[in-house]
Amino acid sequence: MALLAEGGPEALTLRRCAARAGVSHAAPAHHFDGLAGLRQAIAMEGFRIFRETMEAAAAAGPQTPRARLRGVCAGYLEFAIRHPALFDLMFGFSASELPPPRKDEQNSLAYQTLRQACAPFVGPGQDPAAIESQVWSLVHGFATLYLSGRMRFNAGSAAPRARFDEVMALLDRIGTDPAA
Amino acid sequence: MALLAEGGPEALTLRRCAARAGVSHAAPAHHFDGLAGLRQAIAMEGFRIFRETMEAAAAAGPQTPRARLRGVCAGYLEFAIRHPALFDLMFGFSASELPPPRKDEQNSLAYQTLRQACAPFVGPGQDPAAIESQVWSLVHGFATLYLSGRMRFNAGSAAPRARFDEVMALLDRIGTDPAA
DNA sequence: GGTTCAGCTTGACAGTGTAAAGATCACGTT
DNA sequence: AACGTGATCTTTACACTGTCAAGCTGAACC
Repeated sequence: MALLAEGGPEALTLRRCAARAGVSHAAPAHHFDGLAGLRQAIAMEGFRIFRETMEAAAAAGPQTPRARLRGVCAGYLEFAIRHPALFDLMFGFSASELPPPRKDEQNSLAYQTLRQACAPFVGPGQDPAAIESQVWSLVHGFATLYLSGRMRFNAGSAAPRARFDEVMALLDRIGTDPAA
Repeated sequence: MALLAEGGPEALTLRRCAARAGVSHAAPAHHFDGLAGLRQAIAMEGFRIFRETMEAAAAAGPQTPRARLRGVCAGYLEFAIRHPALFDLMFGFSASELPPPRKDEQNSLAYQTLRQACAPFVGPGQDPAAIESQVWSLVHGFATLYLSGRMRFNAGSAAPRARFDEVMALLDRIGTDPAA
């Protein structure tokens, strides 16, 4: 993860990893069952931190459903900005090389955080995945585009927070209002 | 681009590219000034097709502002599904290796399409980038997450269209209603 | 005391991007 | 007409990568 943070996705190498750990060049490959396994293990740890960041951001504000949802989204963006290479790695697993989606993995746990934040807005008889997809698409799209340096404003390096709040305002009318 | 479509991002190699073209292994490197240049050139051509796909989808429906915006978004997703590896390549350029954003490049032209579709919803004195960011984040997030196989429904390989329409319904209340 | 096995090392191999040097050839200039 | 020039390509070489096979520990276990 240090290699990833220092030199971007290209810097994460089995051999460099071995050198930093002070072992032979083939040791990491044996441990993690190849480069794919190493990246998968790193992604899993990343999802743990990801979840912590979102939970912390949600706990920081008032505990109304809307504020919690806003907090989770803020934590989502905060993690992406703090660990850009790790974020790319975590969501860079293409559909081909998807790990077996076991229920208790960090991947699913991070999604649980988003799911719980969305739950108050799900109407009776409504599919929770509908609102979750709306929220997830919006926040993930913003984070991805911001990270890739494509949004106009980050030429001036101005705070992304204002634009982020504007975009997230789309969620103000979400679902049936849960009295908050 | 054929290599990309056949074998994913990993299959795009200077040497394989040279072999398919029937030239020596170093010829493509000279032409495109290294692997980064080749990928950049491919991305530019990708953005051209990207724009065409969006324009065609917008032209297919009725010509009201709302229908055109919906069409552009549908074209956005259609392109991502049809050329997943190319789509990843185009948006995979990290903030570090961003090409010089000249105004007349295909990259900007593709954004112009989205901008024009959003224009009718921008209120007087309002920053167009605000609504553009909302639309872009939403559709890009959905496309990215769908491509990575992370959305629940694509386990059943059901049509993503229904879920996509649900997500895009967030845009129904966008901006000041332009009499359509 | 013998076996097993995980952790690691060593050595090798194919594949990759990149750089330097030279070959060929069309083209323009004097 | 002769010369230079530059683009296009080839050849050769090098460093780096992931992966595999073989072998070496050393502790645990029956």
